[in-house]
Amino acid sequence: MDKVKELFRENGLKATAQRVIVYQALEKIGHASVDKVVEQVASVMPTITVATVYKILESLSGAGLISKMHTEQGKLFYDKTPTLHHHIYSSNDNSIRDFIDPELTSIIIDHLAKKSIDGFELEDISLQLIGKFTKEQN
Amino acid sequence: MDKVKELFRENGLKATAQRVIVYQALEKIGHASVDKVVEQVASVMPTITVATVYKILESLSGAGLISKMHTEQGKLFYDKTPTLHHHIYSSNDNSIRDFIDPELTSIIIDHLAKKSIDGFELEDISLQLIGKFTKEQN
DNA sequence: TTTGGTGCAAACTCTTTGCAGGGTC
DNA sequence: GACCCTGCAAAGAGTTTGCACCAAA
Repeated sequence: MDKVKELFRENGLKATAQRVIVYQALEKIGHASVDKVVEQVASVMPTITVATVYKILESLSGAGLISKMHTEQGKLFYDKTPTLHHHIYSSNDNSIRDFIDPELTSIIIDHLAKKSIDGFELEDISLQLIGKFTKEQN
Repeated sequence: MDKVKELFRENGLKATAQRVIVYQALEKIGHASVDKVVEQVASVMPTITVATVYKILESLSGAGLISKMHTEQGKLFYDKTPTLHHHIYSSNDNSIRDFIDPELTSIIIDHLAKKSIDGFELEDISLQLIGKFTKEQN
C-alpha cells in the first residue's frame, strides 16, 4: 500500500486513497472495462464516483502505470500490465484475457524492423486474437 | 454499379440505391469512420441519414462484404477489404491506413498454430501498429 | 500555501432502436 | 403482395467536462 503510494509519487501523481484503491482493483482483476473496475472499487469505497474512476484510470495510463485499450465493442479497457502484451478476445462471451508471448512480440517487431514502413515511427503494437473458446476456461 | 447490385443479391441483401452508394463510398475511401462515410455519401445523396448509413455498414459487414473494427479512440471504422489485413494507426493525426503484409500474417498464424491456445478457436487476428508518421504521407 | 484531485451533475459523442412509410424482389 | 429497407426522432451507452470543495505536498 505504501509501495503503491510511493509509485505514484515517483510518477508525479498525488497519492490519494482513491488512486490506491483503483490501482489495487486493477491489480486484482488484471484487465477490465471501466464498469468492472467501478464495481470492484465500489466494494471497497462505495462513495467513489464513475467520473473519478475514469479520471484516475486516465492519469494512471498517462503515467504509464497501466495500459489502455479499446475492445472490439469499442469500450474502454484498462490493463494492469504496462508491458507489451496482447489480448485474446473471445467472441462467445465477450471476455478478454491477456496473451503474453514475448517471442511472438519480438517476431513481429523484427519483421517490421526489416520492412520498416517509411516515415513511420513505431511506438506500440496491439494484437488481438479473436475467436471462440470451445471449452470452459478460468 | 450493376455488379455491385448483383453482389448484394448474391449475399441476400436487397440492392437499394443507398447501399450501392455506401459501398462505393467505402471503395473510394478504403477505410473510414462512419462520419467520413456519411460525409462522402452525402456528397452523392444528401438525403440519406446517419442511422441508415450505420445500418447499411452493419449489414454489409454482417454479409462479409466489408470489415469492421474499432480504433484506438473507440470509434467504429469500416474497411472495404474483407480480407485479412492490418492497420497502421497514426497517433499524430489519428489517421488509419491499411497495412497489408500477408507474410507477417502467416508468420503470426503459424506461430499461434504451433502454440495453440487450448480450447481457443482462432477466427481472426487484428494487428494495429501504433506510432507517428514523421513525414508527410499520402 | 500551492497545487492538483475528487465528486457531482450535466453535457457530449457515438451508436442503436422502434416504427411508419416506401422500395425491391 | 410479402418482405426488407429507409428515414426520422428519440433513446441509450459510454465517456468527458466544468466547477466548487477538499486533500496532498
